[in-house]
Amino acid sequence: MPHSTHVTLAQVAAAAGVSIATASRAINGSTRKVSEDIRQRVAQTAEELGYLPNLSAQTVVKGAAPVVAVLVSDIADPYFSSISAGVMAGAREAGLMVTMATSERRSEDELEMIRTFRAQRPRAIIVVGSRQEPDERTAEIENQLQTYRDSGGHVVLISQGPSPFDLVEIQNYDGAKQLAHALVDRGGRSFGIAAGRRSLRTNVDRIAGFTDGLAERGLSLADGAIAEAPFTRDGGFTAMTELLGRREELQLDTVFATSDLMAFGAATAMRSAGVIPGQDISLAGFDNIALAEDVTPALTTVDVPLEEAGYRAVKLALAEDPAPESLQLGTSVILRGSTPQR
Amino acid sequence: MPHSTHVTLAQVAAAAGVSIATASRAINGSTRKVSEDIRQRVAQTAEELGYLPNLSAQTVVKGAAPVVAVLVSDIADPYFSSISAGVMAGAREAGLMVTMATSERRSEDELEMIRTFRAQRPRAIIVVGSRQEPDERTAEIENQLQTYRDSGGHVVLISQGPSPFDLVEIQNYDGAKQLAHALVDRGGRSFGIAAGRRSLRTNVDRIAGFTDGLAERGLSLADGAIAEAPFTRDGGFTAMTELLGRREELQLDTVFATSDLMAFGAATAMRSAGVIPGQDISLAGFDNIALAEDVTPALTTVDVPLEEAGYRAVKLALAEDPAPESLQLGTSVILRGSTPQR
DNA sequence: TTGAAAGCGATACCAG
DNA sequence: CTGGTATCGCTTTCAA
Repeated sequence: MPHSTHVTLAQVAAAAGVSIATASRAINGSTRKVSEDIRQRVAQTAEELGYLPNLSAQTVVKGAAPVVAVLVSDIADPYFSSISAGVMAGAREAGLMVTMATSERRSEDELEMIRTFRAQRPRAIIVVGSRQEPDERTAEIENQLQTYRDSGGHVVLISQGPSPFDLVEIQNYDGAKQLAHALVDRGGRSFGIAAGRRSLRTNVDRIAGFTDGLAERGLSLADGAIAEAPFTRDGGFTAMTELLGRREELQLDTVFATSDLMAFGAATAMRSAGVIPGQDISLAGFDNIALAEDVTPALTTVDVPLEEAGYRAVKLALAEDPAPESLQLGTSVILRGSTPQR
Repeated sequence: MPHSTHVTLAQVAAAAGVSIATASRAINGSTRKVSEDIRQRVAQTAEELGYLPNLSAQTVVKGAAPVVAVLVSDIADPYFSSISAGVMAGAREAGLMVTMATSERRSEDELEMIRTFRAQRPRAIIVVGSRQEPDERTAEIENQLQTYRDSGGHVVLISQGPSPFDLVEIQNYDGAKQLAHALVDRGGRSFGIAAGRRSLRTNVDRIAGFTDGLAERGLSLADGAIAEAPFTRDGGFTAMTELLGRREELQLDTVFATSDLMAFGAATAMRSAGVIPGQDISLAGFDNIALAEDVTPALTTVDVPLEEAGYRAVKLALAEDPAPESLQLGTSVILRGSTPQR
């Protein structure tokens, strides 16, 4: 029978010779109890008929969907996909589904996606991504999230504080500062930064941490030592090319790219300019994505527990703690071949 | 007011002084028409009250959720995250949400996830991943998908044929064959393969294509020239290490890793054995993931239009074509520094 | 313990 | 064009 419709609870109940109410209780154990033999019989016929509960119907009456919604900028970016992996692991443990959307870093899309999320009545909404410069939409987004929470939902940001919501925060500032120390220890003296746009807080924090770290060692950045470009692999290429144009005046010996992805682009830019990364100019990144240790030279970077961030975000969301909690995730410097002792 | 509940259509209708039916028609334009002024008024009050339709309620009556469900093995793997990006783009265009689950390559999880998907009544289910050796569960999975389709859903596999469902197929065999030709043209004579497990069709096909490609050039693989290991970055390391142990007898000059990720692991294995990839032994991968051109030496590989695969899968799912369609996605060899002329 | 019936929020048919 | 109402599949009082 083509296009047969789904098996419903009513059909199961009928086939088992019980009421719909009983069937419901038997299949999704409620508070009420059902005699063991009836439970068995219902379960059996449900199995035989291939019954699957209609999640939407359950959601309508229960008021919330067994779902956690995640908003990321770009799922193809290893940074976000690692976090997502953690979210999925957390959701799995909690018996929840995951619905995912990408904003491509456009706040208008972000707003639209969050509305759509809300329409779904998920148990939690997790928003991943750097805090941006506030604009008209940012405020409206926060508004949406507020009313979502007021109606019983849980919001977790994987971002930077301060925030009115639960927060999983990466220690960008501290990590960058430690990195600066380590690079100075390796003999770096004249630094450059291939930075992602400072409209993203992530970059602001990483730059500040790095600069302050240098200052604590009595060093400072020369004018024009920060080249800003899009926070992508190609941006890294662009920024590095710009820095190389000022190579002489800057006397560049070490470059910090504000993400591993940018560092990869930067390394390629170096090579196409005949500069050997790690040898002529040291290079460090941030994030410690999976491939950082496979490139040549292996990339010095700051390890960020991305998957854990996603996992903890789910836990936080489901914690039922009234007051917004904030979680700091530590980072650690990983020294590799791209920053040899000099 | 804490835990206030959601605004419902009834409330909007009341506030706008119209019937629920009219409000419904005004907000989600149905076949019926609504006078422009009433439409305006309803839209306005909906806006003011912050009304958002309850997707689940709509789904219950409509019979299907505005959702496409995607099952991947591992979202942190760039192969799958690229495909996912394409799926999300396609879904976005079609105005659908995406729910995602990971199976971690365990067929028991896969089965469970597909059941959960079905409970959601999505418009389409997309399963991404290599065909595996059939086991008890594989059959049950196919069963679930069958009955899902019989009840009006759409199933698309991004995998290998033959398949009773819509299929987006990567030309693994052809791509590997072309790669073999190209590598022979570059002067390769004694080949090794760092292969992922042959329990996955992907690997079987890539190995076969490569071997046949060599044969067409009058070459063949020596005994023990295929090292099999898990289809991961670490597996590549393992397999390469094994091949290096037989380096002398094999007289290895070129190694084909059945994925870029494996190639990265293989390159690292080479280096830790003091062998320089691209110089001492040529190395090629498969997939052309984003970072393949950023490693040193840049990795020769076979380009697979991953994002397009995801995108096309959604299109296929929504095409409303009764007969299962099958789509071949072409691949192309990308020659880079890891396989210099020798 | 079990069943009848009242919703949950929204759509769509059928009158008016 | 608009409104009343049956209905979708399921949960949960309220009685029995």
